[in-house]
Amino acid sequence: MDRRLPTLSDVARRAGVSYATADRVVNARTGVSDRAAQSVRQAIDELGYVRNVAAANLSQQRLYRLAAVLPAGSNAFFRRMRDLFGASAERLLVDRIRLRVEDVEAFDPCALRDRLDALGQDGVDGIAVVGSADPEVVGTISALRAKGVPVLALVSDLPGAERDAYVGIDNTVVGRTAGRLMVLSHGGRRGRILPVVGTRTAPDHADRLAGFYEVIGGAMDIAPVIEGRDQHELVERQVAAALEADPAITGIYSAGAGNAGLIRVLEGRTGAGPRPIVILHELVAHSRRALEAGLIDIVIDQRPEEEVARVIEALRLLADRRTPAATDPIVPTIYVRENLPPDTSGADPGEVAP
Amino acid sequence: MDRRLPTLSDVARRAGVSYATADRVVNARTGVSDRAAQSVRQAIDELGYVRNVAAANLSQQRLYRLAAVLPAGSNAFFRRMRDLFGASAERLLVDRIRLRVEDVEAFDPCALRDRLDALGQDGVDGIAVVGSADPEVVGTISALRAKGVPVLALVSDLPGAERDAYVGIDNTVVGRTAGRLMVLSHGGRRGRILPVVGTRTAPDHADRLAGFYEVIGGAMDIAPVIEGRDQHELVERQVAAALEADPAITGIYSAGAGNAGLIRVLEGRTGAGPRPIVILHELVAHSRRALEAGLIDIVIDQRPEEEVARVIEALRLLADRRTPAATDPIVPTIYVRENLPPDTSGADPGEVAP
DNA sequence: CGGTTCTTGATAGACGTATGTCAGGAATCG
DNA sequence: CGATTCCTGACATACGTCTATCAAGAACCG
Repeated sequence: MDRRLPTLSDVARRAGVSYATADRVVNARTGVSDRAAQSVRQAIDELGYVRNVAAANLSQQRLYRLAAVLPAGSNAFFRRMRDLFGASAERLLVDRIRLRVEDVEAFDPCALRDRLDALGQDGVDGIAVVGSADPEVVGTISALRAKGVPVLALVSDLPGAERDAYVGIDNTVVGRTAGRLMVLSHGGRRGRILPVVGTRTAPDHADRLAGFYEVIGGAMDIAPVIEGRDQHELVERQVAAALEADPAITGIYSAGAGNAGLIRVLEGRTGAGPRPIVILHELVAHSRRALEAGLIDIVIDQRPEEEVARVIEALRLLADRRTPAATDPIVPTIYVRENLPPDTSGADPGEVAP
Repeated sequence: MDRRLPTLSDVARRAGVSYATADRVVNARTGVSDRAAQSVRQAIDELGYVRNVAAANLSQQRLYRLAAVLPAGSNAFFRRMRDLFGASAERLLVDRIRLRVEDVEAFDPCALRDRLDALGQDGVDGIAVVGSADPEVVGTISALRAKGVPVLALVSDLPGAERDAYVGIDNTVVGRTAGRLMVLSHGGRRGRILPVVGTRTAPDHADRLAGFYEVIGGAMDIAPVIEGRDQHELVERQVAAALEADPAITGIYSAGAGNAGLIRVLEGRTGAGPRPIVILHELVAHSRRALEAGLIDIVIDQRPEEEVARVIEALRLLADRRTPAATDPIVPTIYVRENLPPDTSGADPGEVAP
């Protein structure tokens, strides 16, 4: 088993041309006759030549300057994602990838716009940002892309074709999956479901709910939707009231955040007869604990580890003006208490009650 | 934002020593005073120096020669895995990784031993192999590792500490997960479950079954276990007979392969009253079709894509005498009909009926 | 035919690291 | 004090690719 791979010099020798000519062919430079180009290409095939990217990057002093912009705040899911990005950043330096992770006040389009502008000024080779439909943001992103900076939508997609790639889950699929699991968990019986979302106008929550309804269709009754604004106190109060008022509820589907509040309600009701089937999103400290404690049944997780890995992969490819390979959406993972991964979260307290 | 990262020369300059001395420190060579070593290390910290692996590999003409040995035969899961390895091999060449994928007759320890020996002779930097407890195989693997060739267990673990790493799922966890989903799907009602395995003596099937029992515990009755030897005809005949003889069966858990036979039985029974809840393993062509057709409910998949990626990552690290980073087991994915990934299998016919 | 354009080869320096050799100086030992 | 060992610096070469420059020859045009 030979110890070395063919180099471009080998190719040139085999093609009967000089290194310079072979180089002109592989780097698509002008000034090569068809005949010469042809024989170089043939030699490449015959030898199975593959460019040594390490050498190429070395000679060009390539340094990938990437940035990820995440919404700041207490949301446990984004905190987790931030940690994952941070942990990646170190390891990436080995591969000449410098990743900056930046926080921007959530729901503040102007702050986000300013931050993106600053990144554009600073010189970056690619940006990942959580999608938002605000015109300020969309406009800035268009401008960045026009300047040649690739922009990737993360977790939540950007409207239209205003991004080079999207890394995240398909929220309609996620909602459908939740619906199927809810139907399965009712063992063929009719039930009454309480849906909980952040706001019905948020596109991701709306998609999840739509997918959910699609599947539970005629098989379930649906209680009035609770809008908890992703705030645990609000969720807690409203869910408690709803369960009080409507004892026929057999299932809860929470499509948004603020689930620490939901879990507190469930904690308070242990012993009060059979509890409803509960399905919610994102494996974070509090949802994990609730699953382990048997307070809830299923957590659908969008696998931020995989998302982070894909983001970096895609940004690097985009920075090289290549097209990202894997463009199909992330397949979310379904957790029950038995298949929880080993706990690596450390001391993340989750969404803390005030 | 500066365009370049500090080099070892920068470190040497800052530490007030020569490049040679700095090099002696980072490459742990002898002949450096503590004082000098200390100041180099400090300069490294201050500058945030990270060795340029591309340049290092280039200077050493590093070529990773890896091999994966898979059981040949008609098993759809391993066919899928083989394809995934093959597809990776091409892309890996770019990173100076040459991956050979080899088939060896399944259940033939001598053939496997010979193949492993040959690979050892041929000179490889790392081998991934599907674990087996046969003494011939275990002995050869010990010998390889003694020679300094890292060996990684794939899908099925190796006994004792006879491998450098294991990439695969925890089968007990998988069985427990199946149990939980079976209980959930019965909506709190008692049921009667038909378990199907290849053989009860295969460690992975035994683990799955044990985990399954652990969770369904007292909540379910259990029909006599069917041993289908992973052959679809055998499975088909026995499952058909069992369902005929025992109309009270409300769930089927198939822990092994040969599920094309199981699916054919279910196809034949459409319309014959409510069908049992069916949970089985590995998303391949036939299980996918059955899920889409509503013949089965849940497929638990061990994510061979992720396994392949992890194998390569781990082998590379082992070849560099580094310790693999992610050693926690693969988290299997749970599929229902609603969250199936886009079909990329091409024309794989699955386990074809004779 | 003279001039222009196109094609090709030769060559050299750079990227950052690994690895070697050699020589000079300091410290240590007998 | 002389001999030995230890530490250090100075160079040199190689890895494969990119990029640039220069010159020579071929092919073409008017």
